[in-house]
Amino acid sequence: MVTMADVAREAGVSAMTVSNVLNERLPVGEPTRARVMAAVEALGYEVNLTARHLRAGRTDTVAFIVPSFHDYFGEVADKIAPLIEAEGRHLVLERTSGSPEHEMAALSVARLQLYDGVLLSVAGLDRDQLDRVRTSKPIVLLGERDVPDRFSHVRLANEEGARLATAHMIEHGSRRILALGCTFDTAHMMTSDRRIGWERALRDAGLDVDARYVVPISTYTPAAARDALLDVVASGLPFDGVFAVTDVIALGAVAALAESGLRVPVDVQLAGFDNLDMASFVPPGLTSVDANHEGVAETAVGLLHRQMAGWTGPAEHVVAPVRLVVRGSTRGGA
Amino acid sequence: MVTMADVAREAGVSAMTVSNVLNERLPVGEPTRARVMAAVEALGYEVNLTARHLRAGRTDTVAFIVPSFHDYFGEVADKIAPLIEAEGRHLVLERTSGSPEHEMAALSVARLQLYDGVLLSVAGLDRDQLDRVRTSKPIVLLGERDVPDRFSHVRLANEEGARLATAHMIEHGSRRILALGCTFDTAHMMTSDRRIGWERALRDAGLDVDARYVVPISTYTPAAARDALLDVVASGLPFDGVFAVTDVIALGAVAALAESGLRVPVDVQLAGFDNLDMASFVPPGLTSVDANHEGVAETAVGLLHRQMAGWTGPAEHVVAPVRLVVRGSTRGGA
DNA sequence: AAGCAGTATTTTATCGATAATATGACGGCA
DNA sequence: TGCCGTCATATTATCGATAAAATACTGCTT
Repeated sequence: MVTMADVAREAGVSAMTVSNVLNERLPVGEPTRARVMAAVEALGYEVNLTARHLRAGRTDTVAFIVPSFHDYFGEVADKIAPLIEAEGRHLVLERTSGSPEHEMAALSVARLQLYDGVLLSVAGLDRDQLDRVRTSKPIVLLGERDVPDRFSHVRLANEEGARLATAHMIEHGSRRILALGCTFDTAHMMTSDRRIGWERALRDAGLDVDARYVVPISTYTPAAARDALLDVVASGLPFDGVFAVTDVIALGAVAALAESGLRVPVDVQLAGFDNLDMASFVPPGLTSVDANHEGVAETAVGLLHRQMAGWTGPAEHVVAPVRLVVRGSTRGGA
Repeated sequence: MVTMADVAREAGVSAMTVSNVLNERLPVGEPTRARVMAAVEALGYEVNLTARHLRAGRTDTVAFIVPSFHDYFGEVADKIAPLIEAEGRHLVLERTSGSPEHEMAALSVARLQLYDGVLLSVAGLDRDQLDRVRTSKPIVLLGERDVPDRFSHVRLANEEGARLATAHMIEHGSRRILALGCTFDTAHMMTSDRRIGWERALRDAGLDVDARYVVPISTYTPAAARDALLDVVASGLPFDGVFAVTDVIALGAVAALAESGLRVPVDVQLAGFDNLDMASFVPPGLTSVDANHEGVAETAVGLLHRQMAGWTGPAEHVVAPVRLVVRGSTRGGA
C-alpha cells in the first residue's frame, strides 16, 4: 500500500507537506505543490480513510439504519441519498431486521463512532430501550414508535391518514371496512395508531366499531396479507371496504380480492398507506395515503445536518402531514 | 470518550491485558479478567472500531454497491445480508446512481480500504473502464455488463430467460410480441442480451423479427414504461404479447394495458423478468423469469468469502440459470 | 536451593494521517 | 548591519488499538 510517507519521500518533502497539498490546509509553494502532485500521480497514492478518521475524528459518512432494504425503506433511502451527498458526505445503509437487539447494536458506542450522524428507522425498540442509549452523536429517529423527548424524531400523521382513507371509503358507500394489518396494541405503533384513525372515521360517520374487522397479520408481507384476507372471505364475515395498513399489505389484498372474484372498487373499495411507486401502476390504481417521502427525507436530513453542524438546541418532534391520493381502487377515483 | 487505556487504569492492568480479555487472544488469569470486565462495565467501554481497523487492517465489513436502493437491488440485498452476517461480518449498502463516475469512485483505493470485500452491481462501467481498476481487494461483480476476466462475476442467463418467456407466449398463441425496454446495443447489456433471447424465440418459431417491436424506454421506471407502451397503442402497431425487460417495466405495462382496455392475458399476454415479490400479487399474477435471487446471492457471497479467506485461484464467471414462472398474465397460467 | 518450564502480564513499536508547534529562509526597514 | 515579520516547510505528538517481543511470576523437579 502506498502511504503518504512514500509520496513524501518520492517528492523530497515531509509528509506534512503532502497532507497540506492534498487538503489545502496550509499554503504550499507552487514548485513544491507540483512535485507533490507528480509524486501522487506516479505512485497512484490515495489517502487512507481509516487513518484520517482516527486522527481527524470525522468520517464524512452518514448511516441510514433500516429494518429491511426493500420496498418502503429502499424508496426513502433513494430520496435521502442525494440530500446527504449534497453536503459532501457519503450515505450507507445498514439493516436491522427490525429486531430490538440489532437496533440497539446499531446504536452502540462502537458502531456510532463509524459515522458522523445516524438516521434510524425504529421498528423494534420501545421508548424505554431507547432511553438507555447514551450518546451525543447526531441522531434522528424515524418511524411510528414512541421515542424519548431528547431524540429528534420524524413520524407520519398516522391517525389522520387512516382516518382520511377510511372516511373517503365511507363517503363513497362502504359500511363494513376491514382494518387489514392493524392491531389493538396500546403502545404507540404504526399498526395501532392507524387503527385508531380507522375507528375515528367510523365513529365520525356514526358506524359501529366491530373488533372482528381488525385483522392482524403474522408478518408484514403481501403473502401474509393475502392469506389473512382470504381467511376473512372464507369466514363469511361481510365487508365492502379494506383499509390496508400499508401499500405492501394492500398489494396482498389486491391479490386476495382478485382470487375471490371480488371486484375493486365495485364490490370492495381498497385503500393503502405510503403511496409507494407501485401504487399508481397496480390496476385499477391504488388509493393511498401519501406519506410524502421526499418531504420526510428533507425534514429528517435537515434535522441531522443541524446537529452535525453543532446545534445543541432542543430536539424536535415533527409529525409529517399526509394527504390522500385517490385512484381507481376507491369509488370517486379516476 | 472512554478508551482502552481508561479501562486499564481503572482495572489496574495494562491496555494490552484489556485487549486480551476482550479479544481472547492471549490467555488472561481469571481474577484479572474479572477485574477488567468489571471496569469495562463500570465505564461503559466499547472498542473504537476505527482504531482497530487501522491497526488490524480489517474492518469486518462488506459493502454491496448498487445503482439504487429500491426494487430489485433492495430485494437482493435482503438476501445477501444474512449470508454476510452468518460469517460475523457487517453488510452495508452504498449507492452509485448507476453512473460510471460513482462506480469508479466506489472502486477507488481509498473507498475499498474501508471494507474487507466488495460486491458491486455494475450498471455504468464498461469492460475497459473496469480494466483500469487495480486492486487486490476481494471483489465480486454482479450484473449483466461485460467484465474483465480477472474479476469474479455472477450474471444471469439473460438470453435464455428472454427466450423462455417469449417462446412461452408464442406457444400460447401470441404472434406479435413487443420487446418493451429492450435495445439494439452491441455491447453486452441487460437490455440487448434479453432482446437477443426474444429474437431467438421468434426465429425458432419461424416468426419475423421486426425492429419496430423493440421499444426502448427513456428511464427504467414503470412510469416511462407505461408511457412508452401507451405510445405504441396510440401508434396503431398491432401486438398481442409484451415481453418486458424487467418486472418493474412489466408493472408499467400492466397499467398501460389496463388504461387501454386491453385484457391480460386474453388480448395481450405479458411476461417480465426478475420475479420480484410483487409479481405474484399484481393481478392476474405476472408471468416472470425467475432470476433466483437467493441462489445468485449465495453464489456471489460464496465467491467473495473464498477470496476473503485468501483463495488466489482464477476468477470465476458464473451464469446463474433461470426458469420461467408462469402466472395469470400468460395463457397456460394458473 | 537452584533451575526451569510454562503461564501471566507488560513494554515497545506501529498502523497512516494530521493538529499544533517549531524551524528556516528571505526581504524590508531603520 | 541587525532585527523583525512573513511565508514555506519540517518536527513532534497524538488519535486508540494491537502484534510482537520482553519480562515477571508460578510452581515443580532434582
